[in-house]
This record gives sequence, C-alpha cells and structure tokens, in this order.
Amino acid sequence: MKYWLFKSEPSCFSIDDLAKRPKKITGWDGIRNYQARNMMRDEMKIGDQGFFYHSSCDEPGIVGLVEIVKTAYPDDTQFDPDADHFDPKSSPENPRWVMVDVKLVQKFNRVLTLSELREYPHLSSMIVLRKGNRLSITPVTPDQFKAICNLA
DNA sequence: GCCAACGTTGGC
DNA sequence: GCCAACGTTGGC
Repeated sequence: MKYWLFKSEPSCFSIDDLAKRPKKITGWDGIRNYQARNMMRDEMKIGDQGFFYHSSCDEPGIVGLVEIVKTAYPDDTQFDPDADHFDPKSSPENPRWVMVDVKLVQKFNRVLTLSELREYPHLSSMIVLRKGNRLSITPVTPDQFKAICNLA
C-alpha cells in the first residue's frame, strides 16, 4: 500500500465538490504531466490512500483524505476538442493520458496549512513542501502519512 | 501581480 | 542531443 498527495485548485475542484459527487467518487482527470501520469499508471493501486490538497487559494494545505477505488484508465477529456485539457496529439487508439478514480474517505475538521506543515522538521522532506514544487501528484512516505493523520 | 522553478517545445 | 525560449504552476 502506497500513499499519495493530490493537488487541486479549489476554485476548479474542491474537497466539497468531491463530497457532493455520487458515492463521493471522482475521476482524477486533467493530469498532463508525465511524472504524475506515470505514478498513476504504474504505481497506484486500489486501496492506496492520498491526501487532498488545495493549491492556489487563500489557505493552501491538506484538507482531507481519499482512497483509490479504480486503477488507471484513459482520461476522456484528452479526446474532447472543447475540453480544457484536450490533447490533439493523443488518440483513443493510443491514449497518452490516464486517470484514476478516488473516493472521499474523510474531510478533515480543519485545514492543515502549508505554513503549519513547514513547522514540523520530520515533514520537511515532503515533496509538496519543497520550494518550486509543481508536481500535482506526489508520493508520501508511510511516516509522513501517519504524522499528518495525527495532526488532523 | 510578481517571480522562482521547472517542464516542454522546437530550431539547430 | 543541446539549449534557449516559452508557458505554467503556485506561494507569497
């Protein structure tokens, strides 16, 4: 079992939006970065858990917990010319981008803000805390995962 | 709105 | 295959 962190801009898709979805499940579409895609495609398994992270907003930070309920499959939005994430170089015969399905496990009672997370030396190796980090999906170690769950 | 970081593109 | 230019991300 592995642990992850999923970034999303709440103005685009927030944890409350996820809570309103049928069965609290959504396809994590729109990922157009090869590193992130490879992690979804090659490493994510059903039952893996991940943090839901709000980025580019008033209070960036971890807001809840999700679980992977479906492994990687083609992301439909890449074939749709009207979609934001349309990729003209991709085709249904040879899809370039994939998504996984995640289910909301729990919305935390409070936001674990970036500034709070930075206060803990044992979390300083988290990729999401690194300066200049732009990866929208990052791996989390079991120790980091436990420590953060204990803060929530 | 600024700007650092960094992924991608494309000319050579 | 190199690398400059460009675009995007995302905290502040």
